[in-house]
Amino acid sequence: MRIPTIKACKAMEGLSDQALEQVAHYFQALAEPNRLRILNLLREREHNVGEIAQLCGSTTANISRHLALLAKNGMVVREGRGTSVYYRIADANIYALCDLVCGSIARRFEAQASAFE
Amino acid sequence: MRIPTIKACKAMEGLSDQALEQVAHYFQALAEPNRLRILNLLREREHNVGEIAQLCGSTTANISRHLALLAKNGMVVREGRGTSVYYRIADANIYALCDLVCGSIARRFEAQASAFE
DNA sequence: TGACTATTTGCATAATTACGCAAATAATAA
DNA sequence: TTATTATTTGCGTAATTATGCAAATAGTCA
Repeated sequence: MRIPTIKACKAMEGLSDQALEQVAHYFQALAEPNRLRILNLLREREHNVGEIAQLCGSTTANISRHLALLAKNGMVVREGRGTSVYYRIADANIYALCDLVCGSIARRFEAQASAFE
Repeated sequence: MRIPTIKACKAMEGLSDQALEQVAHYFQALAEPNRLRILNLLREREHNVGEIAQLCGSTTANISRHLALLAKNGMVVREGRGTSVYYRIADANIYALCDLVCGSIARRFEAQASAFE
């Protein structure tokens, strides 16, 4: 069993402009609160568009667009069943990403807080 | 020695709207090719604004703004020395993030490529 | 077939953002 | 002090994007 994070180390060095844009687009897909909410909802199980819209407090049209963008980046998978369309996580690595960010932000908060102690 | 990614697991669940926006802003800071280039340049050692601008093939004004945004998100640290301002990486975790993304994208490329074999 | 529901898409709008250019600021040296 | 260099910032512009609304599409059932 290989550890992916070690294998991927320094993977970003020497990337072409095109590859760099790909990475930027990937991050862009995660740079929106509603999309992060969607990914959080899909953590436990799949949901259809209407469910997600209701849980996010947004319209189905909006959520549909956000889901399309997430799917375009390979983060979620689309599957129509009956008249509904269900989405589920395609790459669990996303949560590792998000949690790394949460960790960084938490450390910043702690550092700022300790500055006032 | 502890493995940070395990400790941070599921850290994003149940975040407030405000925290979710913080995370979104963090990703937003990484969602720009020039800023990714800057972070790549700072991988090895610190640089001043003029150096970075030249290496990125951009103007100092532009790079200065990008650096300010990166600093605002705690990704780089600013230090004036002489008439120059040097920036260096503040949080090496960024590279883990970027490399995770590169790994995900690489896997997608491989999957797409194998579909045509 | 038509009726019904769920999802997607076209269009307009408001907000954000990257960039170029020029002016302002900061730090040093003469 | 003035001059010089490096960086930052104000302003305008073009491009991108999130959203609302309405229309179009897809799937199921009678």
